[in-house]
Amino acid sequence: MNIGAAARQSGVSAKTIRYYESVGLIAPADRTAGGYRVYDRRDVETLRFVQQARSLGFSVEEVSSLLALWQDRQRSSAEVKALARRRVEEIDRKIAELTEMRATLTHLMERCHGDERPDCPILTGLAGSGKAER
Amino acid sequence: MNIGAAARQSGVSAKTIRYYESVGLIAPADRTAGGYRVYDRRDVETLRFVQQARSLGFSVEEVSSLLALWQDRQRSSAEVKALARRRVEEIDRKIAELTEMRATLTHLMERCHGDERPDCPILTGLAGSGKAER
DNA sequence: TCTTGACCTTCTAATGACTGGAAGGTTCAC
DNA sequence: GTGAACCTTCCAGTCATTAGAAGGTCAAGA
Repeated sequence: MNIGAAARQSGVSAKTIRYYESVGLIAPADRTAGGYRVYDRRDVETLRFVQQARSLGFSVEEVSSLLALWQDRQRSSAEVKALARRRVEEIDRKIAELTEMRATLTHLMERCHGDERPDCPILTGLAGSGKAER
Repeated sequence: MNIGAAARQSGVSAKTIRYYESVGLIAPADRTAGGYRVYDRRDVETLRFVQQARSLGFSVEEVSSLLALWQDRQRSSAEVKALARRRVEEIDRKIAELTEMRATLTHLMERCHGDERPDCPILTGLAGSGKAER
C-alpha cells in the first residue's frame, strides 16, 4: 500500500510518516519502481504503536526506545515499566506546575472586579516583585 | 544600566531581553555611544511584569496584550479578567489531558510485572487498536 | 493513446520561545 | 595600555511537526 493508505490506517499523517523516517524513528520504507513508498500490515502496526505512545506524551526519542523494546523478544518488562514510570513522574510534575499556575491566576481573578473600572489586581499582581503575591 | 544588570534585576536573561525586543514585545532600548543598550528602573519593572506573566503560561502574544492593558490607564478590568479566564480554561484543558494520559499509563503499568520476564502489557497496550485498551 | 485527477516525490521554510555560539567591538579598573 | 568582563550582531539549533511549492507517477475513463 501507498503512504496515504498507511496514513489512513495508522492515524499518522503521510507527512509525519516521512518525518519519522527522516529522523530514523522508523526504518526507510521499500520503494516501487516509480519511487513511491510501500507499506504492509506490519508497518501500519508499528505506526499505530508509535502514534499511541506519542499520544501518551512519550517523546520521539522515548518512542524509539519503546519501539526497540517492543521489537526485542528478549527484553525484560522492567525496562519498559521504568520508562513508563519516568513518564508518569513527568506528567505529575507538569500537572503540579499547571495547578499552581491555576491557583495563582484564580486568586488574582477573585480580587478583580472585571467591570468598567480600570483598577485590576491581576495586573498589579503581575507587576509585583517577581513571584506572584499570594 | 547595561543589559546584564537589567537581566539580573528582572530575572529575564540578556539573550531573552534582546529576543523580546526583536519580536516587538518590548520597545527598543536606548543606546550608548558605543551601541550598548541602556535600561532604567521602569524597564526592569516592565521586564518583571513580562517574566511573571510568562511564568503563568501566557504566550508572548498574550503578554503583549497584557502589557498594553497594563500601560493603558483607561483600560477596563473586564478585559484583563477575560484574558485571565481564557488562560485558566486552557490550563484546565491541559490538566485534563495529562490526567487522562496518567490514568492510561498507570493502568497499563499495574498489569506489568516489571521483572525479568519479557511479557509486558504496556507494550501490548501500546500496540493495541489505536486507543489504549481500558 | 491521451488526459485528468488523485496521489506521490523532494525540498525549503515556518511554527514558539528561546538558547548556543562565533566573531568582533566597548568599557573600565589596574 | 592591557586584560577581563561585558556588550554587539548574526546564524543555527531545539522539538515535532505542518505548509506549501514544484514536479513526477499512476489508474481509469474518453
